[in-house]
Amino acid sequence: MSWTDERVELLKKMWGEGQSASQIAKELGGVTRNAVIGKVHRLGLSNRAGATPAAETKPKVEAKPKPEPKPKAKPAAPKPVEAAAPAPEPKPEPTPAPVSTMPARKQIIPAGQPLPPQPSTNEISPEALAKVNEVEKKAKKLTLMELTERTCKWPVGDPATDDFWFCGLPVQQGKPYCEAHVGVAFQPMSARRDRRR
DNA sequence: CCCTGATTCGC
DNA sequence: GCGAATCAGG
Repeated sequence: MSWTDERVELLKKMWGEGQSASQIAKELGGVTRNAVIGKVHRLGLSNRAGATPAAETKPKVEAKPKPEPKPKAKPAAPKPVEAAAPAPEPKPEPTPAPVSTMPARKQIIPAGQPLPPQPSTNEISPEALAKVNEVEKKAKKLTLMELTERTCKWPVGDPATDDFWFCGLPVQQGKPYCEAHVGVAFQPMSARRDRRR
């Protein structure tokens, strides 16, 4: 594969959007993330402008045994990091049912802000729920930044509280959640359709 | 171990 | 110009 205009365009676009090199490489196909990074540098658009997505962009311009001084004078671009949607990619999800299954054992007073509508836990198979509660015990409890493409992104707890984290267990192939959470997130389109219409 | 980007350097 | 190998780090 070569860097055709289109491919470069996509590269620029995605890089601008904060997509990681590996994601871009995956998208483009036929190239590795190294190729992408190499190209990015050659194109001179190393420094990402925009926002710090879920990936990483750290000022780790540290000392490296490099005999070549680099005239790297670039205007510092202050950017308000928006703490918004963690998902840079809109992924179609059948029945996203991120339910914070909070055992009533903790009466935390939420910050009092409107939480996203949370589908009731009914309509979900008891087995699945049991499984979830089971799993949440050994969840890795990752923070937003620690999520990757293969860590379960199931939110647990109240975001307004310290008692909030993401499952973090290995996701099911292609899904954003681990097996257990996929079970409650993706309903078979009708856990029990209105038999008879 | 998973991942990230950065650099080097032979091609 | 290209990108694998390597490096540095989370």
